[in-house]
Amino acid sequence: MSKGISIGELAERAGVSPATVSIVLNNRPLAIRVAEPTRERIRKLAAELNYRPNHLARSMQRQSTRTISFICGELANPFYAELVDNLVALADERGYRLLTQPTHWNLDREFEMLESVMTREVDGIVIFSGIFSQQPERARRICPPSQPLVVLNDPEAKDFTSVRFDLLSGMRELFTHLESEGFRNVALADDRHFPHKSAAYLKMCEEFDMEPRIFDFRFGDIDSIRNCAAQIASELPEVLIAASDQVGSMLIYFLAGAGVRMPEDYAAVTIDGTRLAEYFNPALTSIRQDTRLMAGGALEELLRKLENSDTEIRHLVLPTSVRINESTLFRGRRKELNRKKDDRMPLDTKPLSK
Amino acid sequence: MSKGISIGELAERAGVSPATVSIVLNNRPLAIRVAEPTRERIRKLAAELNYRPNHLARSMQRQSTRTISFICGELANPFYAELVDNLVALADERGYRLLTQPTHWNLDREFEMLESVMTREVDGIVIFSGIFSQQPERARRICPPSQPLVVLNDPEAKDFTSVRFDLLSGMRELFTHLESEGFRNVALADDRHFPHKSAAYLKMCEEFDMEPRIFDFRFGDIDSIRNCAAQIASELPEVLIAASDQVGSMLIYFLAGAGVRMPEDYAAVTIDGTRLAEYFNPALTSIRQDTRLMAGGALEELLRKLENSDTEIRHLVLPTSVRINESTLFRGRRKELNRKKDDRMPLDTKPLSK
DNA sequence: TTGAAAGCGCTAACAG
DNA sequence: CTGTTAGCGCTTTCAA
Repeated sequence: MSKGISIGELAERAGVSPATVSIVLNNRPLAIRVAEPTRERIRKLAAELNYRPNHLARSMQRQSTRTISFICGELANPFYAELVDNLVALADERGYRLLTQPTHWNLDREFEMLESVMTREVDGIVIFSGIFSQQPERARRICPPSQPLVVLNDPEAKDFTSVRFDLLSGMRELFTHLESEGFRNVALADDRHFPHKSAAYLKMCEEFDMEPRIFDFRFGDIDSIRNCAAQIASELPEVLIAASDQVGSMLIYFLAGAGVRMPEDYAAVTIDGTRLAEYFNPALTSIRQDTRLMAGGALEELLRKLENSDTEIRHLVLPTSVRINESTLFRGRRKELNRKKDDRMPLDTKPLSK
Repeated sequence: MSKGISIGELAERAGVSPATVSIVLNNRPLAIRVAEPTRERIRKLAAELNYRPNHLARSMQRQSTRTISFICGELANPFYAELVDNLVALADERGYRLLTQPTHWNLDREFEMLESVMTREVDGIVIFSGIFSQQPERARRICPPSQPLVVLNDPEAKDFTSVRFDLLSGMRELFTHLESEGFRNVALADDRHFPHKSAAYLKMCEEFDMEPRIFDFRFGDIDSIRNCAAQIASELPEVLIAASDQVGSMLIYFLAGAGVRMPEDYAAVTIDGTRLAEYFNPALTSIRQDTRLMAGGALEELLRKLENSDTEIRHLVLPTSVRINESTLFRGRRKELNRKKDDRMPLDTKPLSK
């Protein structure tokens, strides 16, 4: 009992063969040809004995686990956490489970996780990583482009279907807003882990004829973020754009430690726009990268490969937009902002079906 | 190639039997008895053909998937996200993978996920849920106590090994701090989803001879949180303790909308003490529930069952403690707080091995 | 209306 | 030193 009962034992007790049990419990077309009393007896016995089909055996037979792997950096970053919640919800609707694999950006671990599709452990992979542009040959060797794989935010991975955000649109919208608020001195704090943030920023500086200033920090290194904050404090731009909600909140924290306060002394903007930004104090203006959109796009593409064995390689580009909040409004205008209820980010992602 | 190569095909090309290949590639003791040139030939061919053992077949044979399931509400709540990061890292050290299953607190879904251990999909389960105290009979039917299962934060689940936090210690420490700062009017905002938070609060109110006041909201219902904030604004306690970092940040947001500001108008404390609280503006005093401690305890207990088939039921109780931050310090003292670098929460959880 | 047999890919025990 | 065989639990095809 502790180890569960097999279909063979169940069949024996029901006085039929394993095949019959399988057909009945799975409601296969042939089930109609099994006598009603037999069906009833099997079902009743299965419930009584708490029979559960062995998922491994079943997956092996059908050559599919109906599981998708999601490989990303870490969940403590709310952007990834939100993305996972959405992927799980959407995958569930399509009958798939999600195996989430945080790697802490350890390259070896990212490659190791990539293997899971080759070992048939999962049917497909969604991966948020730069390994395809950083080490293309190793990636291709471990996992040929024919594999069902969708790469997020790495447009250099030309061999694989990818989904990414177009930061230019959001950045342009942001600059328009900032300019209308009278800001001209706009800086960016970026680790250049993904190059398109800096690129979009520089482009907009040019377009709006502003002087660019990028403060660098090393990704995942808290001391470098602290140093970055010190540098920012000494130059103090009017507006600081942070590469992510998470880094933004840290910079604001360290700047406060240096006696520089937000929004009194400078305005802050973050990229991502998760709840962290929305419910910050004061709420942060952000370039929103909609995780539901990204989850939907990634899953759609992956399932197209999986279920229609469609091998076409596509590159989806998702729009970004600005959410204006208190952090970039001048004091007088802050009180005016009376956001309507429906504009608020919902507390939950859409409830799961069932 | 696209579908991968099997051990049989590999064996055929190497001119040996599947068994020999298996023994060599897994470095089984018998491998020493296989001639060196044969071993070399097999290894070389395996690399060339990019052979990967089928994980399903292997798991089926060894009757173990070396995968653990973690069932929780949602990852967008940073407490759970942090917990997952820690569980993944620790499980990895022990050679296990983690299958994370957010349920959005949907009861049916929680039960459904519980089945995964019965289907042998995973070797064991760590679950953060109240179903064992809420619907004990259904839970027991679906998953008998003999199953390898660890329940988090549900001490009513007497039949199962559990791991929970002792909020009393942290709450007492908090009240001591608050009293020393001169606060006497301390309220709690709680959804009573887990009853021990209110219980600890009430106990301390009694011990410190303060008047208790609990503001209720409905879990996962943003409008009720908004209403709760309105109620808080009208009564405005000196100190507000929020049931979680996440709800705390939301209440602070809504209170700001009502013109009540933190820390000027009231002091805020949250329970959890994740990065969200640490890097809030201003940093929030919190009762820290250390997720690494919880992850370690849960995994330890689960692996004890799994690897030593030790069936003893234990109830682990973890201490909580207070992190004092700017949010509960009076203005004059705020500047004094010059936290030492090593006290800061690390940016990353411990890096993964490998 | 049901059962028998083969096979999914791998490993362990036993034979040669 | 290496091969054969059986079996993990399930599904499917074919035969009765």
